[in-house]
Amino acid sequence: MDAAVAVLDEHGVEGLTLAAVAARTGVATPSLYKHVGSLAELKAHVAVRALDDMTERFTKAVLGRAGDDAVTVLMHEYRAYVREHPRRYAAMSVDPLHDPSLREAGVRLMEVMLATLRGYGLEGSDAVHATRRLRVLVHGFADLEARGGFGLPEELDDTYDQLVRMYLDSLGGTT
Amino acid sequence: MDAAVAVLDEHGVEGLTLAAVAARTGVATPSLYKHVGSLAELKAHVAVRALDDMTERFTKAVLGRAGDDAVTVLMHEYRAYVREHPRRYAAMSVDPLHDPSLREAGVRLMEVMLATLRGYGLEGSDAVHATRRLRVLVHGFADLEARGGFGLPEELDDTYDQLVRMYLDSLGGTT
DNA sequence: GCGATGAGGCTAAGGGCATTAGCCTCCGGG
DNA sequence: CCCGGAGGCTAATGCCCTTAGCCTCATCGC
Repeated sequence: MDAAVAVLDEHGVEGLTLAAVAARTGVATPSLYKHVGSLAELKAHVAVRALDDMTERFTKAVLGRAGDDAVTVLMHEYRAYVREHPRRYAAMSVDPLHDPSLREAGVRLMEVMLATLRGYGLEGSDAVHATRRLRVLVHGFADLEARGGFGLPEELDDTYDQLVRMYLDSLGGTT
Repeated sequence: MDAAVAVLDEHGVEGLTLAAVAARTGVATPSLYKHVGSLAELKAHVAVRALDDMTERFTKAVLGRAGDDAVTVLMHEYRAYVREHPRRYAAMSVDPLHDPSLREAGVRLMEVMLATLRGYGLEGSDAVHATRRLRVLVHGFADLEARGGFGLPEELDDTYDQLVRMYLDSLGGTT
């Protein structure tokens, strides 16, 4: 599993192949089937691990903070994670959430976001919408940045700051 | 090329294979190499075509409109396109913009967005930032929706409306 | 009218990869 | 002492991309 993540980080999602993992671990390819059911399952496991990594990291970052401060930190941590592991993030996004375990990991991550928004007094569907808006922002930016979708890298920090401010404004307005 | 798009729409990006295109067009697989250099090149062509489709469609939709009206229509058209051709959109996003032609098509699409923002009096880097924010929003939402990243489909329209309003607020405020 | 030429097809073949089947070994508990 | 399973291995199959080499037929220059 560790080897799989390493291969992914080095060669991207298309390079994440059972043959490559086998080579790195020094076993024959078919031997991997004693540990994992298929290539698809391996990818799902890797995605779950990455998702949980993010969840843990964001949880720590947000602990002891609240309101705009917490949201700002969360958004910056999200971007930081994706910059550190761009291929991992890209691989994560590839598969629709077929896998139930993957879906669960996604829910865990979302709950951190939802909790971060506690304190804004959002109830029911308002909270859902706010969380979705947040996901859209951080994922949209991270995805574009990770695959080099922005032309000039300069000033990207400014763009991100504007996104953070835009989101905060959408939350409370006067808060 | 038409066949390639059809295969993509039906079977997704993983099903877009030279063998499948060959079968659909009724020729042997190697014959395709008389028309396209490689599978990667085929995918790039398809992506360019889709990108240009979007550009054309959005251009038409925005013609004769300005300000918040134009932006709102553009955002809704973007979402509509992705809903109509989710696999196509997913395939488009996969490849980093290695291909120069793909990059050009992307620039064309971005220019429509940029032009739509004309009238807000944005100069230089302000315009760049505003365009980027717009891309982040529409791509983030579309990508999540296309791959089923949202839990419950209900109320998604409301979420999108909020995103549109949030973006408009970030543009002018009082406009 | 006619011959060259090139576009577009084909078969054969090779290499990479995932996956399955069947076998072997070695270790740990009855 | 035995035996059962975890974890490896080789062999083999099938799909796919890709290359090489050959064929045909329309079209264009002469």
